[in-house]
Amino acid sequence: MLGVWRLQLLREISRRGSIKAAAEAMSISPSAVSQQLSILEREAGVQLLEKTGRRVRLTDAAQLLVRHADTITGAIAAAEADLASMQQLVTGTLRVAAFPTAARAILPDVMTALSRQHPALRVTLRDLEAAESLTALQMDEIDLAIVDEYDEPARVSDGGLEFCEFMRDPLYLALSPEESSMPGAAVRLSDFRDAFWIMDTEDSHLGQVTLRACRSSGFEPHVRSNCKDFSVIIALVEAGLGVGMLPGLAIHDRPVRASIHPTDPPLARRIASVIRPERHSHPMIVSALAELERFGAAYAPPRLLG
Amino acid sequence: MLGVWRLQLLREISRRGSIKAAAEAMSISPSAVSQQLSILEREAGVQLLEKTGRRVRLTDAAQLLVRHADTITGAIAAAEADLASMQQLVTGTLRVAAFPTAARAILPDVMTALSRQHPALRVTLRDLEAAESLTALQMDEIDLAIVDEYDEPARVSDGGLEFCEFMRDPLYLALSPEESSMPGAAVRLSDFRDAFWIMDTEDSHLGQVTLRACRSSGFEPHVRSNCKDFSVIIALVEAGLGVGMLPGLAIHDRPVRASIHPTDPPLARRIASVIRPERHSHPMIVSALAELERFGAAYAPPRLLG
DNA sequence: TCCGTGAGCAAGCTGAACTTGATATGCGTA
DNA sequence: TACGCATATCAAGTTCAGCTTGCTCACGGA
Repeated sequence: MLGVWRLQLLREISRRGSIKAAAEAMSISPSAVSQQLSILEREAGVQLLEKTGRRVRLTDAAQLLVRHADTITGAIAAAEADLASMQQLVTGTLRVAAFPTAARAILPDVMTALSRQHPALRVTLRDLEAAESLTALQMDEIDLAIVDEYDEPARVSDGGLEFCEFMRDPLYLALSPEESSMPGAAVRLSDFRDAFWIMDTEDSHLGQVTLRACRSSGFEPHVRSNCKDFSVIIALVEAGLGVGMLPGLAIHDRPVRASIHPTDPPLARRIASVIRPERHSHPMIVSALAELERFGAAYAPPRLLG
Repeated sequence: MLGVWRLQLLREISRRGSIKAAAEAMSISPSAVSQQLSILEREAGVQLLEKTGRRVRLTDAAQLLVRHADTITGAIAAAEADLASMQQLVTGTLRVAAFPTAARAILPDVMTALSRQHPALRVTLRDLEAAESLTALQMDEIDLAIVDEYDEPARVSDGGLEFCEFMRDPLYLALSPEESSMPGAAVRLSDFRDAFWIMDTEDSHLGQVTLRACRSSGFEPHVRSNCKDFSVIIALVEAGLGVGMLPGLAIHDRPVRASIHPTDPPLARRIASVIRPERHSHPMIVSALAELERFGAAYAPPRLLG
């Protein structure tokens, strides 16, 4: 019978693209992987790897096997999740990745709540941009990804992953304190057609959305600077150098001197949790998602300082 | 991670009901099974077996695991089948069980054809009644079952098995040569309301069907004897001791002195192949089923000797 | 041409999983 | 009640799958 361990090694080679990388991922020596794969070739009766340069490529048969290996591994994971959910045991290590703002504004709360409720649970956090965390999830390097989405309606499932939007984060226009007449009042973007704009980087989602919103309000913004870090944007706005869009989480629980205004029409980004579907009922995942939901429900738009 | 081998041992205990039986099925010592299961309990973190008398019973958690083990094993088998079908290799051992008449009348042809086409294929045959061969199939003791069905329309799937009717076998009324006026002509059962009947055993399907057919023709047959073996029935009929129903296969390619008549309305049993669905595309299975279909298509009603 | 990098082979080591033989316990029976 | 049989389990020893280490080979970039 086909060895499951060998199949998983093949799977890892397919994911990472080389024997060496697969070996590192499984924390064994490259030689061991190579040996296991030649055994797997004997078991399967087909050639699975072919050399291409100094690396290896998967044959068609191997890719077929990888798909099967995925379902087999998924089935085993499902069994484990079922088992854990049956005994209601929240144990183990939950590996979370979140985009930087969430990592700062959401996760501290959630992580402390989780470890208070479940002392046996270890939570680790990495900050990754949405796209990165999705690939990390598929690589099985993390268990839970927190991603932000600006554009289309929430995907229920993408690349075999399970999305769940647990909060919306409004986007605000930040003005310098002097510039603001009615602190906290909603403003039209078109009123700022002549202002200088402090933008997120152009390749970022927020930058794109801002640009698009301005254009659909009928003007092309005068961009004074593109900065990746929200705190830089805040500083520039506070210094009176221009106006800028900021997501609520960026100013959540952090007093700013800038004047914060909702837009009319309102803009928001969606914030979602992403998991592997076979872990859906794992108690570790269940309680983490519940805690995120709780955070999302309790999340009030930031205090609007004048 | 849960060990797949251990899960399969648990599965086998669930099927066979005791550690000893599971050990025999996997051809290892009972002690090894016991040890593996205590390891599996550690891995799962739950008690899986509880002693009941001198045997063991599966806990709820264990039964949950067995279901998962089934899907995992199925996935592995599917991978192997896919692999084999990809390389079009008809190799290995095909374990067939068939009911006795089929084992005599169908399988010799089919087996010789198969081993002529695929010299690397080994075919083993057991004769089992339909019900027995289905449980054997579920126990994974055989790969292919040939069953006969008298009553309801062909089941597409039952107990997770895949049925495929590949031929119908007409039922004939056998008369003593003297008794017959028009050899080979269809007869009405009601014309034999006063005859003595040589029946299959009452608990057999054929016996049931015969009895029912007589009753729906409006009479209760005078049963002279109940015999399990068709050749005994033939002998009794030829001796002029009564009339009897016989399936076509029982007299196929074997000249009988008895006079054989189709019935009006015609009666028939259905003959089906049964496999495990995950093996559906295994080339061994594919070619065996094809060969059965071929036999079914070529199967002519037996020569009707006057 | 040289050097770094990745795959694969050979030899030896470790531990998982098996066997054998002994022990405990439930069940039927003399 | 005592005995024998059947089943599970424990303890100790054995085997071999799968790992590591150290080497070789082949490719590709400086």
